[in-house]
Amino acid sequence: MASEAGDDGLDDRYLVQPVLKAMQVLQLVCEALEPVSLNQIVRDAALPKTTVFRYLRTLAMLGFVEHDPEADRYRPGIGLWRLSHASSPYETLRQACKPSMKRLRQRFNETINLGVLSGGEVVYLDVLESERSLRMQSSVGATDPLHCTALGKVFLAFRPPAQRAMLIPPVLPRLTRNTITDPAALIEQLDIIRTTGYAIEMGENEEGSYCIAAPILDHQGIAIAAMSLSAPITRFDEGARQAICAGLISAGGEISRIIRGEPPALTNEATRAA
Amino acid sequence: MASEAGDDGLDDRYLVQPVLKAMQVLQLVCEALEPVSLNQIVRDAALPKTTVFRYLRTLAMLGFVEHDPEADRYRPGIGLWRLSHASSPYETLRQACKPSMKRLRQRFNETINLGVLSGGEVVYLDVLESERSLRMQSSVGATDPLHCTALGKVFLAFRPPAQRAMLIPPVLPRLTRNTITDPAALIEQLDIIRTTGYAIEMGENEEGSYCIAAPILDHQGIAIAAMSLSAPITRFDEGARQAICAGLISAGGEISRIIRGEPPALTNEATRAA
DNA sequence: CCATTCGGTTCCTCCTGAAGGAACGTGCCT
DNA sequence: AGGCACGTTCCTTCAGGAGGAACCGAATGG
Repeated sequence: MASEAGDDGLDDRYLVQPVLKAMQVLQLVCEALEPVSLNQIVRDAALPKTTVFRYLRTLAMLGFVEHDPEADRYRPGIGLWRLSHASSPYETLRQACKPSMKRLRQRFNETINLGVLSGGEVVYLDVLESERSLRMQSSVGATDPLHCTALGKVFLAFRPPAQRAMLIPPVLPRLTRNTITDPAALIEQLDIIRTTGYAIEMGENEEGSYCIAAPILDHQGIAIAAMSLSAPITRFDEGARQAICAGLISAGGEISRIIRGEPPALTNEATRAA
Repeated sequence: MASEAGDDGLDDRYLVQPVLKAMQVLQLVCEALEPVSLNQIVRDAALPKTTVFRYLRTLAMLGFVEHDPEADRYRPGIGLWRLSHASSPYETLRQACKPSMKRLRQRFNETINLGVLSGGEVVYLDVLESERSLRMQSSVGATDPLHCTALGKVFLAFRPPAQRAMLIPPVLPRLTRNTITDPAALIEQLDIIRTTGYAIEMGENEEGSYCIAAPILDHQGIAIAAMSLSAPITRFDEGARQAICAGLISAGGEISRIIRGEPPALTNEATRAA
């Protein structure tokens, strides 16, 4: 297990350049809002034209990009989509959580998020937005730091101390006035979270918003995902908090059980309340 | 616009081997049902161990695979998932069609499919299975030929003749007794399909099943996607056919309008019937 | 307790084949 | 007509990808 610093091994020693560059090109094609031309990619990627040309051809043959012969534009192909759907645990998870998330949104009419931990960050797998005009919005695929989000705290809390330590950098960047920047204070909070079963964040990531999250646990009690509710801090209210926590925790528990292929659980919770 | 044969240019001249091989490795990781070890991939990919090792490291750095240090296993990472969700037209389309598809399934209690045309094949973007025990099932990401599926016929029918010609191979492989193997006969049928607005297939792809499909059209009247209903041929019934066709066509039209950002249309069709 | 094996990692050399400059053809705009 | 912009092709060079072989650590078994 190589590794050089405390983080996990990045080892630029064994990286294959062509693959790296080709993926950079693929990313540019995928992130563009509309089909792009060869030259646009050349500009953005800062790679020689010939090189980009070859990559695009290769990616096209693989079905990762599609080439529109009319306008000589490239756009994302189904190849990627198919790969990411082939046995992808993420799609499965998202599917599994959808019903609970819908129920939660309906019940509280606030934005419900589903996130996983990856690369030391929270990655949003799904977001169901509230229907109110003032609402929290983030987008699928976006990321946020661990230390200042409710989801992130859940991931840290429900994780073996060894791994947890690697995920908490010695200096926690301050995003708002409320951001916890002291690792010791954070770790202290994690113990509480593990006890109570939910995490809360009040304007620590973004001024004026709060977020409550509960874990989805695997059989070892490690959080493989988490669901959260986020809303403007002005709508925060102690009464609602109780209900929200209970709702998130029970939904999370429900899904945990499904994930582990366990008993479908008694049908007393996670009901289609209104 | 290179191209050599009548098909579209595959030009193995400009292909970058490392990218090809790395994607092969990625595919193996993604298609595996559970995390795989380095050696398993080496076996399956028939590539030298060192080479696979380097690719895995590179892919891991990009987040396309994830490396579990405990068991030294590789599994698909979120990188792929994120890319395929970044502005992917496919996810958007799938999202947009979901409600209509649900309504159709509920109304007819048969399997409803959503497909796009890609690489000269039908690719299934979504499948909602009927709840009956005897039902058609295919899976998201799978493919089928054009000439023997209702979806495929729709794609051919609603497409400029020039492109259509390129998509119909001179010899149509026979899959069942009913498969149309004469290109002329197929083309003849396409004219009817374009007139009536739906395509039907009776045991031409698989013995004992039928399928009815209607297009989702862009502003040029080209089918960018299509929805279909498939069921055992034993449940086919002329009365139902009428209703199914009408339902598919109106749902398709509805989505076409949404896609084009057009008026939300009068709310007389695609109602939540039961 | 040592021997053996197996999987992952590292090293090193060879030579492929990726890179990228430059030239070419084409269509569009001026 | 002339000139740009863009995609494609050609050709040369040498970086760096390939892969054999050796190394290491853990698990297995005698």
